[in-house]
Amino acid sequence: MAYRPTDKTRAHMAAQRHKLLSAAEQLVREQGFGKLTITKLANKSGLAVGSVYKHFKSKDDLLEQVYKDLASNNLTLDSKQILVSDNAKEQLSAALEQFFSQALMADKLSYALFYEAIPPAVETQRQAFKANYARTFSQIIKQGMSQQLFLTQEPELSANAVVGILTESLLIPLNWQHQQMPTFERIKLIQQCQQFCLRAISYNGDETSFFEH
Amino acid sequence: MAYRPTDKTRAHMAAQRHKLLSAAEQLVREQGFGKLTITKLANKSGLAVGSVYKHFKSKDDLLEQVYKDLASNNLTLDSKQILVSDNAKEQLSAALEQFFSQALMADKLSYALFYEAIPPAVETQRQAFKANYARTFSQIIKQGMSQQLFLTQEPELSANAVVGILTESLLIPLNWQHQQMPTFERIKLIQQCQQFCLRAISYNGDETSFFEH
DNA sequence: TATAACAATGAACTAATATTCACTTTTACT
DNA sequence: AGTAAAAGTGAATATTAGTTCATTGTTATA
Repeated sequence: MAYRPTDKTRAHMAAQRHKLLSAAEQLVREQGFGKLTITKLANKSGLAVGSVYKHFKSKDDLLEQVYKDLASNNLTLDSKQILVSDNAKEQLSAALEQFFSQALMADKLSYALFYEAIPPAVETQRQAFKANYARTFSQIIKQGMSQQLFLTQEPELSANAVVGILTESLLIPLNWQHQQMPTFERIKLIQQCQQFCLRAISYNGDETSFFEH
Repeated sequence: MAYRPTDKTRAHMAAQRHKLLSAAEQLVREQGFGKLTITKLANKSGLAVGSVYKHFKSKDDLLEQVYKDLASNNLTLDSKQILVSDNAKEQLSAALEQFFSQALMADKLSYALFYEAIPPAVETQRQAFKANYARTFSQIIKQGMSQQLFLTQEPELSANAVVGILTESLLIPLNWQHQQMPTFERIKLIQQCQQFCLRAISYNGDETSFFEH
């Protein structure tokens, strides 16, 4: 007998894998999924092309993992920040606020995660990513209904609708081509989104619109 | 002198081009944009590989044209069918009805036009396609506001939001994997979408939800 | 019918990358 | 040290289409 994997070697393997993932994430942030090649990844990570395949069985496998990591570390609603209030309306507003705040912080990345053309295997991750948002919204809506704050509605459909609204609205600031949307424009956009959603979901919708009339 | 293009030859060229486009559209309906290759297209159309390039300067150029044609011939709101009523609420309902009716009639095609990964050049067409829907909704919303039927709101944002709602809601029936969603489920989905949108956009939203309470 | 211009063809060419693999280096254990 | 097992390497391989182009076929005029 001779060689056996030990804690040290396993730690080393994990570190190598981490180098790859972290280099890949950087590349995706810079240029999106489409322009990531194994050669570029090898260069950036400092490992050899062949080594990539010691850690991932294919490029798609790697991209899947990269998508998951990027999504969960950068664009995921934090329920702690939502549950600061137990009023479902405020929870919904907080969730949207959080969404835009995260999404606009790294617009290249948001574009990649939400809109960029990706291989089918990764598309599955995108669906899970969106479904995750929908789950949060669905919970808030159910709570709001039980609090008599929200109208009787199908929570799943409304949750999906909110995801659709966000997905489509986010395109507006992201298309502010290579410039940043002015802060006051952003604030207006977020407020309008919140109002639109609240009108669709809650009793009285957004109250302020009644005073205006 | 010798050869000059005439009506006959021009008609022939047009016919050849039509063969290509129509074969391409069939392929996209069957397998989506991603699986269309020039060789398959040549086989299906009966022309030679090289001939494709007499009519389109590149594959992307062809796909762009195919996308445009498929979109405008299969998934475009017909304003005549919307303007049967001059009540903006009814117009909005009619538009959504029309959207789902068209989109569910050919689900593979809808999937390709709305969701499938496509080259950037074609993505531009998709944006125009969506913007076209948004334009229609925006008009309806403006009219509804001037009729005092709709709340004061930013028409462009609301229109985009509606597009997002439709885009995301359509995924539900399309994911009814290779089976058709039962008719009653479809009807419910469409109604719920309409109600959601009306609540967000109009005074009183969907009146029926008030009686329920 | 000769011919100039164009259309049609499809085998060959290209290009871009994912993946492999023979070889080297490192590790862990006797 | 000796060695078995695994990790690391990167040039070579494989694959997959998109695109080209030399050749052949067709059309319209003189």
